[in-house]
Amino acid sequence: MTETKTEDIRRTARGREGIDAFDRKILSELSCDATQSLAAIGDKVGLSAPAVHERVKRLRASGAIKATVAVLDGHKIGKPLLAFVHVDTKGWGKTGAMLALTQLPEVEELHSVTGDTCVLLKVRCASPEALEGFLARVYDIEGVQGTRSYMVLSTHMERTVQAKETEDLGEGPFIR
Amino acid sequence: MTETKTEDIRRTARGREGIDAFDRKILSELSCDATQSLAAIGDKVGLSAPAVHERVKRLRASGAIKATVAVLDGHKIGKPLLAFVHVDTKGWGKTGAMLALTQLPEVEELHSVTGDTCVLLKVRCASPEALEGFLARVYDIEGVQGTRSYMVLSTHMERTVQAKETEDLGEGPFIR
DNA sequence: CCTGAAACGCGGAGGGT
DNA sequence: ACCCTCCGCGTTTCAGG
Repeated sequence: MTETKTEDIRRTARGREGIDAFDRKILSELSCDATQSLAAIGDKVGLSAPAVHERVKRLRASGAIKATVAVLDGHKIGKPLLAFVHVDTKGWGKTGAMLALTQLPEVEELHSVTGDTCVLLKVRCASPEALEGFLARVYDIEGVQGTRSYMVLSTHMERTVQAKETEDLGEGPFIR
Repeated sequence: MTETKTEDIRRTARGREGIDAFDRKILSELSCDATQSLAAIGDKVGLSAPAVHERVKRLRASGAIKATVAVLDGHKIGKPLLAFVHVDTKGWGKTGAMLALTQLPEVEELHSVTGDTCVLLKVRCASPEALEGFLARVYDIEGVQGTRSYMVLSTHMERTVQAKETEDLGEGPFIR
């Protein structure tokens, strides 16, 4: 039985503004299903409902929980087409001009990245025509040299940030 | 004033298993903040709390709302490093062997895509060492020919599917 | 951090337009 | 068919220990 006892977790230190094992389990639960009651979470992690509530409140205040949102189905709401778009720009600092794309509801992510491209976009829209229209807008931006689009054929997994982490992948940045 | 009257929205037809303007506004609110009460949403969209509840229930049952989850902050929970990894495989149908990666909490997305690569991964982890360890696991998979990693320098926007859509991008698949 | 009590919001039943 | 008003019950939330 790999059951985790309350005492075991309680002993794990929680540094300044840190996250202990209780918090991590709570975050793990909430990131999967935020509709369950605090009492249900309390049962799973070994705490009372008010104790869980206190921690959730602190996790919200500290920003560890950025928001709690409804996850929608792209197909069901008329956006069956998902694509990742790499944008190359000429010169430096052209990313600022691209922030306007943020206003479009089709854009879900916008990152500056290393590698053979400058900006990486995640775009979800209604049709190939809509994607074409979107790319036209991208090319209207000053300094845009070209784009490469990766249309997704099938999504095998899609979720948000997970609280758990794999230990043997490599040590964290604070250990050496 | 561009206020939307109840009567205007009520007239918009809702086809079989369809989504009308009320639903879209409700989804829009819930995808931004699912903690607000049904009454608050009702005020914003011009409906009573039970009416909103009825619609939310149907939207959940139909799958338009897949889940409601807490969105965590990667930095605050010890995963400051985000990367997109393109994986090239030799032959066809090697994607199945990659589904095992789904088990790792560092993997947030796994898509099959068109373009000059086969599989696109979104990976969030603790450190460059952890990313290296992850890539080692990818290369252990049968049929993997190579990878290209795009480490994100800064995330300018990151959100989930939005209910709204831009009309003049291009017509949807049902209009022609 | 846990136990008890109050306020709030959810979720259902019934009736109206 | 859809929405609104009313009400019971579970949950959140705050007090005290």
